[in-house]
Amino acid sequence: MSAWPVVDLRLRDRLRACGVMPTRQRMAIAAVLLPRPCHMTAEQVLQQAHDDFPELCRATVYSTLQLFVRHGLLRELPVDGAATVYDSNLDPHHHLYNVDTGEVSDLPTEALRVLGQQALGRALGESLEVAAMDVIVRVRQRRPARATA
Amino acid sequence: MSAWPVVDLRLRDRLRACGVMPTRQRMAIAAVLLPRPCHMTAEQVLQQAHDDFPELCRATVYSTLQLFVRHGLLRELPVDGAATVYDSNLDPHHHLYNVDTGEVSDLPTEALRVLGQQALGRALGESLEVAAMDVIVRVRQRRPARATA
DNA sequence: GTTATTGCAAAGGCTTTGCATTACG
DNA sequence: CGTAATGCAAAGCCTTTGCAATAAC
Repeated sequence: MSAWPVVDLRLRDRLRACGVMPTRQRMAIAAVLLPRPCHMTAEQVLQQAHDDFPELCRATVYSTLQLFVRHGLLRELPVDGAATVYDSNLDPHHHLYNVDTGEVSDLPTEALRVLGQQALGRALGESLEVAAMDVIVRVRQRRPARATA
Repeated sequence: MSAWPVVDLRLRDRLRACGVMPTRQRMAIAAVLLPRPCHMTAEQVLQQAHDDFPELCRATVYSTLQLFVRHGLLRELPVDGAATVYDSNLDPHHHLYNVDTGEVSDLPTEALRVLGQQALGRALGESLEVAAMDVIVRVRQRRPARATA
């Protein structure tokens, strides 16, 4: 019963502060994602969390990631591609998506300035509101010529 | 052999101009998507195209949509959600995504201005280039209070 | 003890693949 | 005729679901 992994108390408090009960599974997942800004799919989270928590189940990872998003601990990124990417960087920022490798990286807010958000919000009327705005710059390996498919 | 649907010659020429051989299946799909700006999933395209081409197969729709994207006839939208959304509006513009209904709508370029693209392109170096930039404003029904899950 | 969380395995949705068949140049 | 495109059905991947077992308060 004392074979508990060393846990980050600050992480535990952070989950509690967001209204998420810090179970062992959730702590293991939080320990993978939350300590530093990163972008990961559910599968990647599962693999890394497995090191500290071998019994951790895939379905638990999926539902926990959704829980974290609902409670403001993570962001879901609409990069296209099969798997959903979760972002632990909660500061406002944009994204670079490498279409060749699938790699996602952060772009500081200052790199791109988006004008007109406030006017847009007002233009939506009283029934709609802006939930989020995503700016994704898709980049690819520069290629001299293009092959036909 | 003469039971051919009436086809838009301009559409046929447009496919040819893009290097896409205008087969009957492709014409049926093009007729659904290309005449006017719209956002559709593969399944929606299949259903509509079925009216003019009942034998049209699902797999053909999927591969044709990809073909159209590769040849610049369609854009793929990274709205998150199960199904890929294709956009037949090729002019530069942004998108509004209603997270409650899944509905996608166009936002004129002027509605939001993104500054810094050129500098960003230069900052990528010589190995990478910008393939596309997507700005997606996620909107939702305005709700007075928020439920906890 | 009662409620919330987890594991497991099965099902679900969207998309791709392989191969035989058909249409096209 | 040879190449490209299509249909069909099966498999693939990512994700969700239902329910019994477990853990938390």
